[in-house]
Amino acid sequence: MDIKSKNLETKHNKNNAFDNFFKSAFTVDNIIFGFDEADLKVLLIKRGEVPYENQWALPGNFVYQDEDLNTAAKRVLAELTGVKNVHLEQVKTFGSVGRHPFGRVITVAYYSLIKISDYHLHVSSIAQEAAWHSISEVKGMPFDHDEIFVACFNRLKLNIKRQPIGFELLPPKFTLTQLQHLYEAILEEKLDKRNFRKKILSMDFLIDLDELQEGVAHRPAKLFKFDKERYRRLYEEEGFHFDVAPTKHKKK
Amino acid sequence: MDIKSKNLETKHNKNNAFDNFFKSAFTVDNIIFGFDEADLKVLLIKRGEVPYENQWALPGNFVYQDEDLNTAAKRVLAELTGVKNVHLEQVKTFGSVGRHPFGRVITVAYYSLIKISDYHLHVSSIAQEAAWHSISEVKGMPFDHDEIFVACFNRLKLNIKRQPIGFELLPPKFTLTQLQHLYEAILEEKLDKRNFRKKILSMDFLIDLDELQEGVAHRPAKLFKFDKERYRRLYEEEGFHFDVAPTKHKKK
DNA sequence: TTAACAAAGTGTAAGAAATACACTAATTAG
DNA sequence: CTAATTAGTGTATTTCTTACACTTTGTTAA
Repeated sequence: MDIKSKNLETKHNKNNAFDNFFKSAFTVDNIIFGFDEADLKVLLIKRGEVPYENQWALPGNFVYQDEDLNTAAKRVLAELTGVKNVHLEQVKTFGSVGRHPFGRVITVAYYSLIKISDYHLHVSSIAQEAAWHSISEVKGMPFDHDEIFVACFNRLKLNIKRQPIGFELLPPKFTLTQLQHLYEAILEEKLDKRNFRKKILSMDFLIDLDELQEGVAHRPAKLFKFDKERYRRLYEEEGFHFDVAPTKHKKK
Repeated sequence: MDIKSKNLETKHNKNNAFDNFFKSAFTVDNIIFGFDEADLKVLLIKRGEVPYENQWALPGNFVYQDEDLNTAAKRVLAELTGVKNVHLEQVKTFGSVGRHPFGRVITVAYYSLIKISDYHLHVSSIAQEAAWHSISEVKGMPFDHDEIFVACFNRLKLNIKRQPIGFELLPPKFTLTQLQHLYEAILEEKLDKRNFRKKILSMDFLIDLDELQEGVAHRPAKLFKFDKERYRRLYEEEGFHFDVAPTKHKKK
């Protein structure tokens, strides 16, 4: 079974591979997750360009020729949202031939997490508008953006169980209930309050600030913060496993 | 903090994004894992082209302009090794500006698993040679291939704990010891024999064939096969968790 | 001032899973 | 028939996960 692909030989039997330029648009798309007490949100822009002008889509942009992928993702994110220094993870590359109606576009999808309250949204010239959308409303985006979203959301669901990334979405001081709601929003499952608390506290990287929530019309909750240093010391080597079963209450 | 990036506007304020071609080479690289009773191996080719002519490197190749990424990865794999219909997973895209001395090359890394004994290696014109290398010997590859290898190997380590992919590396009939050695090779940890067997058998997707190993100079082991159907029925929804602690024997 | 409301906070028993650990059984080779 | 080699097996202990409901603390409004 010897290899005799003409294509292969045509493409490769040259000393300089750069005789063959791959002409296409190369982009990054970002899924930017935010959280606002109750709902997990995604930052979308209203496109100001064809194709799909006026539709809500993922904020993405071209990669420059002399720019690393991660740099491009960070730059695009910063340009479109003003957000810098965030956790940014490459998830998957989408390159189907037909994914863009104007030609071949290959895009590397990244996701990041930001505190909604830390940033004001700024609209760049390529977009008409930028806004947070509840994750339940993001179906029907142009291109294969729905698929990209699902891939990134699934990655987030995986990562939340091994890495302390949830705290990126909350204010520096937060209550355990806020944290639980965040986990529930990401995992799309209700969790048992006592089990959640037992587990998360047993990990020993939350610090009880001995402060109370203010301005709520009920018993105020204690505030906690995430101790990055302690996390590193305890889990840098091994990682952790956050596994709390979804509630199955009321099965009598 | 309004967005005023010149670059952004230059690149984007045109109705057709394809005024801007991204000129670069676009490739896929494959990490092909194999296993031969004792060692986990990776399939490398000896490059027949500059740069790095004569060095062992990952088998990779150009993506055609009208070809999906997955298709390209499968084609390249088939062309270079004759292997078809394998589990193929996209791992990560590498696109550092300086990763190829001749210019910008962006590569999507895939890994796959094959049974070494099922395939004979065939050398294509772009390579001088193709051969299996023990994973301990693959350091020092050209480009950023070491980094690509590590990324794929880590992904494999993750996946082996959630998916029944190990069986792709073994003959259809195998012994539990072979399977354990495979897990140990991938995880780079010794496992306790009894715990390993208890766990893997409790998953209930191995079928005892009531046959014995032949041609060994010791007590022959029973042969098992993997039951894909049963696996699907039991785990399709939820996935599984294979977690067997590494042996910590002799801590007296 | 007090009653109604809302969410915070808390403990335990039962079951499941993970771990540590060492000897006997079956076969071949010499 | 003995030595060598690997296969095969069970249990007690510990750790983790799960299920589950009432009391506490504060605010608001009558």
